[in-house]
Amino acid sequence: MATVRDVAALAGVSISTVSRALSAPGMVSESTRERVEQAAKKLDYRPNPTARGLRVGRTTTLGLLVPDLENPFFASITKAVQSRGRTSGYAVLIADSDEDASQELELVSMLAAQVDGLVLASPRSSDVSLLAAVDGLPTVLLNREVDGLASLAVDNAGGVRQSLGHLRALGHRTVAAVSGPAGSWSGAERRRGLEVAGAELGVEVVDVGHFRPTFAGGVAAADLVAASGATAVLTYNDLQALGLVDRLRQRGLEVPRDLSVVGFDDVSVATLVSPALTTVQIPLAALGRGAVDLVVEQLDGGDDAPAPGRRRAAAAREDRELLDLEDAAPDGGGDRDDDLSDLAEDHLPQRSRLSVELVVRGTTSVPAAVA
Amino acid sequence: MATVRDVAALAGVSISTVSRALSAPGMVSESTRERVEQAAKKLDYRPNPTARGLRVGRTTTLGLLVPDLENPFFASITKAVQSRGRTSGYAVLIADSDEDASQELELVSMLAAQVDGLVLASPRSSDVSLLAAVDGLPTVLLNREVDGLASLAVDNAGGVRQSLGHLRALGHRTVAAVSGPAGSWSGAERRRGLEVAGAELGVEVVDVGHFRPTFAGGVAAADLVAASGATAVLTYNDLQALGLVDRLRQRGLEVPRDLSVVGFDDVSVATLVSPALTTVQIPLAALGRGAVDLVVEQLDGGDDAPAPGRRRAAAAREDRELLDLEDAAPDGGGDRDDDLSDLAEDHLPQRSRLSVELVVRGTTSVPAAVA
DNA sequence: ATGAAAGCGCTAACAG
DNA sequence: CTGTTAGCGCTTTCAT
Repeated sequence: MATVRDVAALAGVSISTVSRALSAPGMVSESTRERVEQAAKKLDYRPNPTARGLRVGRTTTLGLLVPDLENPFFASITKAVQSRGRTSGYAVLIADSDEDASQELELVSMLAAQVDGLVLASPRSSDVSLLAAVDGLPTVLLNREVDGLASLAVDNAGGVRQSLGHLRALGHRTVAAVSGPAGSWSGAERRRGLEVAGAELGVEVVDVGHFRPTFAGGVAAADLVAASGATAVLTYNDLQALGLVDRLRQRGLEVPRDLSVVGFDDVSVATLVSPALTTVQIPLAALGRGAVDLVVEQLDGGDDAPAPGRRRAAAAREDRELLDLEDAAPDGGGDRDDDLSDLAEDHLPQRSRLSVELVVRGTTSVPAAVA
Repeated sequence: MATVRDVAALAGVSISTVSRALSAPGMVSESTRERVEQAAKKLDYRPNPTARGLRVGRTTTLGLLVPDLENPFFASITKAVQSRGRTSGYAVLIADSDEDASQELELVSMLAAQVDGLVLASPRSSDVSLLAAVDGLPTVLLNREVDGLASLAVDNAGGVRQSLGHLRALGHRTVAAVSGPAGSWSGAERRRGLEVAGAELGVEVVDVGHFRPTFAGGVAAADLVAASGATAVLTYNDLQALGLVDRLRQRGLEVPRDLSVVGFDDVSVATLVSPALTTVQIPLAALGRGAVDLVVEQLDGGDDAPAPGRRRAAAAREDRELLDLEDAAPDGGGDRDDDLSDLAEDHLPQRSRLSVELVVRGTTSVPAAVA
């Protein structure tokens, strides 16, 4: 690869002029800008991002952590994050934790070292572990809220409320609920939402327990649901709903004739099966885009301070020095200009919610007893 | 973040000793190694990958390009690549081209600047564009072969042969084939394989044209298939098969009663529908893993030369100098040691094939005319 | 076994 | 407007 030097030599200017001509075209004369550009093109020069990153303290890379890429929910989010990241000038590194909380933390730590910002989709780790792992890096949580971190979640309570309302309107009085993974934040939100909505609407909801957020999880839950006496069921996500329907069918129970089922997420497969799944639609692309925007906002918002990376480094070092009261002699670092007062964040990390919408398709109907 | 300097100061050694203690534990005394390690742990020191990357000429990052992350085929591959990459010590950057060839090339160029190696899944661009875009970077093609590039593909001909054999055994004499995107390499392979297998087995295959490799593509193809007079159909992939079945059903045609259909890929949704899809199973995880292994092999194979990145840079510069015959004065670069003779690759890039296996499920049966 | 110093490619002061 | 210089954090000669 050609370097600034090669271009400088060919254009007959200094390396700094090359750098300027390419990244701050307004700071050089028209004529030199053109000469530099031509030289650059001729040599097919591409600034080395690693070198730039080292110098500037920015990698222009975002990290994305997901629990399972094969889950279409996260595949869609990944796609959206990558797409939005690119238009915002960021490459994206992915990490798949395989639904494993301990791997998750390790992955976050690895990512943290080489990215400017983090998007953590449905992380399973504890609040404190998470906070520690991201280590002050601009971060956005998806489907999870943690004090001190920005987040973007969906209106889980609203989603289950709509589902329950729909079922109630059809005539269902007792509905089963299959929960997701035990540690799931949105699962907890949904359970809470279900309780109040159930009370309000006068429908009895019976929780059949925790199951993996997969097709297999739904299969596993099916028999419990069938035995619950409910005439309808709410699943943690669409994949579970699919598994549930499948197992029910094997047992000779027809959906929605014998049991109504409503999923959550509206991943694309929800419409690929028949009957198509009644489910709560989450704006997947908006979720992914929003996450990137929130990270970028933090990145740019911190721009009155130096570059974020260096900012953090300087602040951290200062903290240590303050604490230890050793190493009092200035060690030649010229970056002492940062002001401790701006350590106090005056705007809290943002928490946003996206609204969701029940979409009624083929898996819900009037209960047999009523019809 | 703490730096080598901080650690060195705390451990009372020089920065080079810190570097050694951490990356070449055998080169320092036991006692200092321990002191350094403790200091590092206390400061939570993590070597800055960017700085290391700049110095060493390796980013320990791989780039992965896919046409569509929402296609479960590529989601699975992505998952496998990420997983294997991690165990091999590489982070992975993803890029989704949205099935767009021009975006694809741009993405490859962007990736190329910041990774050590590339995995390109089912790229759509022309051979020469691809060759130019990867620019000598260790690369592995998935489901595509290009002279001069390593690749890992599946036995497409074998797959369609098995499918056709199965159908023939059931009694089908004329089967429709729906093709994938016009530029698809594996599509072309399958068509060729279909021709010879059709001739051999004595079944007439009628190509109904090119369709997108999606559910919608299958829907679009359905009517043509129905009108083709065929009693069975081979689709380009499972998503198409699903769309096809769905549209057929809407028209009152039942699968497999009225028409047998066999897909390709065996993505997980193939089993989530009913009837479950008869399809050609591709070992997705092995594909992803294999791709990473092939890249890593190239990376390590080139290790008798300096680091690959620097190697390329040096060689390229040398080439230019040789060509231009200018800039004759040594410019202070000490890295003139590389030998032009080793530019001649003596082992060709590897081409591998993974075998596939037809898995018969619910969408194929004896044709109505026979039964 | 350890330290001093050079330098990867780039950008950002700081002079002119 | 342009050139010179310093240095991001790290690894790696080259001395000792």
